[in-house]
Amino acid sequence: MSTIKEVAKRAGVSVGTVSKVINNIAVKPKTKQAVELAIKELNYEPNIYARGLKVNRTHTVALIIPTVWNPFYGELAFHIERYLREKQYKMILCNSEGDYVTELAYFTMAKQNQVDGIITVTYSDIESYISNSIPLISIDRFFNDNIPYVSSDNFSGGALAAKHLDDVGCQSVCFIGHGSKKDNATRNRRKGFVDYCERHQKSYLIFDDQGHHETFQRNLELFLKKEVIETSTIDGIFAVTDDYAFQVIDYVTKNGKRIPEDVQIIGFDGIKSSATDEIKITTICQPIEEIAKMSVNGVIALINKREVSHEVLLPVQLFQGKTTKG
Amino acid sequence: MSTIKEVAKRAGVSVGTVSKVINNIAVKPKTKQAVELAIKELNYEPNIYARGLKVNRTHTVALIIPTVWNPFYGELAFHIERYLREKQYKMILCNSEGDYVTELAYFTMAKQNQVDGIITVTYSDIESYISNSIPLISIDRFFNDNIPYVSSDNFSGGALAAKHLDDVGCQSVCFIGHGSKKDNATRNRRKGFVDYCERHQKSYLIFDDQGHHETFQRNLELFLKKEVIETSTIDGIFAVTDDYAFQVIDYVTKNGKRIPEDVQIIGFDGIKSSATDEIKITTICQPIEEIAKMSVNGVIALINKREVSHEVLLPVQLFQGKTTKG
DNA sequence: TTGTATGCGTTATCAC
DNA sequence: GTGATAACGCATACAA
Repeated sequence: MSTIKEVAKRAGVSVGTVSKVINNIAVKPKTKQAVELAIKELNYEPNIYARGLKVNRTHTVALIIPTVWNPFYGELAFHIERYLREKQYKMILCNSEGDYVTELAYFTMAKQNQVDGIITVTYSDIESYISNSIPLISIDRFFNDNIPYVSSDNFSGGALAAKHLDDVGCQSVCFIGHGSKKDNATRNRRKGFVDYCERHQKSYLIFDDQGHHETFQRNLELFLKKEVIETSTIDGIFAVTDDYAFQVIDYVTKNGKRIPEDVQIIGFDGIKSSATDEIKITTICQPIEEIAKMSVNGVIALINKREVSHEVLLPVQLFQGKTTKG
Repeated sequence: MSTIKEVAKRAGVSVGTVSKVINNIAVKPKTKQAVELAIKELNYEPNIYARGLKVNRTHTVALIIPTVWNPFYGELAFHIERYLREKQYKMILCNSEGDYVTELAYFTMAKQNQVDGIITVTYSDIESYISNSIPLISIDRFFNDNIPYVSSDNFSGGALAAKHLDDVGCQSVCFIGHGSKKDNATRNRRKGFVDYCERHQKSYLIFDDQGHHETFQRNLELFLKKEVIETSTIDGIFAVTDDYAFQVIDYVTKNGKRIPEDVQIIGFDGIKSSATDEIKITTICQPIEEIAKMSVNGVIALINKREVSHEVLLPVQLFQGKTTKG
């Protein structure tokens, strides 16, 4: 590994001049040529640490998500990395797996100047650990007025889902969620759904179980059995995410119900398992790429001490699939 | 941000002593206490650049994959990140999107000491750009004897797929692949498949179109139409990845064929779109987590100048789903 | 326009 | 066991 000194010696100039060439500061064309030649000959690469020690920038952003092994976060991570790369930033990926100790480790990293900023989707209460000196963008979750966040318009999305079920003729609808005490995305979807139903005097049910995986699963099936399979009380279902929609579809079709003839289902997210995949159900699509873009723009703005709007709410869109009578 | 100097002053010791405490080098218990107190009081975090400048280690590994937005690579990335984190390494993620310029940028990064090592799944010819001074592990692809690689036993997997189709009673089978000139994973699956068929005198067909997305798609459908829909020449299909298996399933069911009654299908990979998802078809499962583990172990061994076996071949397993008569 | 010198925060090598 | 100090490679202010 050659250093700037060696380059300087070979080019017959001083280290200062070499540094100037590297950083694109005006230099006589001839010297510039000589330096560039020497750089090439020596296969020189600036040492990132030495530079970082001076300028305190890594051009690296950390993305903290529950897990990248999931169509939604996978797509999000994909787009965020792409936008960051476009802006010459690298992305460190952290799968927090919902563990807030892991998340904290990354905030510490940020303090060590290992990363210039953080983009995070978190459901834990990290508020007290966030020094506001760290450029941080939150996705889908409101913390406080100091932390900018970008999110889909979940409230409108929930309302839109309710409206769609209404439009396609459902008489009695229900919301299916996995419970959350935080004021986060899914909460707002529920709120929007309820809001529409009350405004339009639709009768609705809420299933929002907070149990862990197995408990939730069991309770959900009991609920569906009672309200859909045995009594047909419900003919329209809004699942708070596509994942849950798939679960519901699985269960009710296995139990003899036809979709959309007997019961219509709409999800939320618009997930595709890869870029070439297709959306499989009627759903409310989140503008994932746009979320990625705004998050990246936001964190870079913060890094550069520019003003950032505290809240970015992105519009969602109905995708008409075959799980409702469109 | 406080520095080691400030800590030293507050603790009434020298910077050298503080450094010792930080790096767990023997120090009198009393001084250690004093230093630790000062560290806490000042909320001190070592600056990673300064340290890096000295020791030339980032504890960061780059993972280069085509795209994380895909169940297979998503799962792989998830596990790799987890194992790296376990070993106190951070992971920089790069979605190369098959673009080799992007890949090269990351090799340059490695040269700049930005990352200690690289784990890569690549289908481009990066050989000439790889200085063997960079700790590098290749997944699924053999380059040369200097670059260690870890991979599923794709050859055996291909043979196993053929054997399974044979076992469940298929008379005439076919391989469906997306062509590849490189000696990579899918190639070996094909070889294993062919090998079994020839050894056992099974009649087989090969569809291994190299066209781009749309061309491939069109040709595949023409092939299926001719061999499966119209003539029923083929009653057993081995798709080189689960993705293609899904495409095949989609097309043939839409055209009136029943699976597995009319035609049996086996895929390769064993993908699940998330940790809680289930495998949907009969397939040859790759030990993705094991691949991740071995890659991480490998790259860390290389970083520490330890010996690494040049080839790690991991066993695959048949998963019996509903797309073959198991 | 170019060269010189200083310092970034840490680790490591010496003395003590 | 501890303290002083050189060195890591670079950017930059300032001098020339």
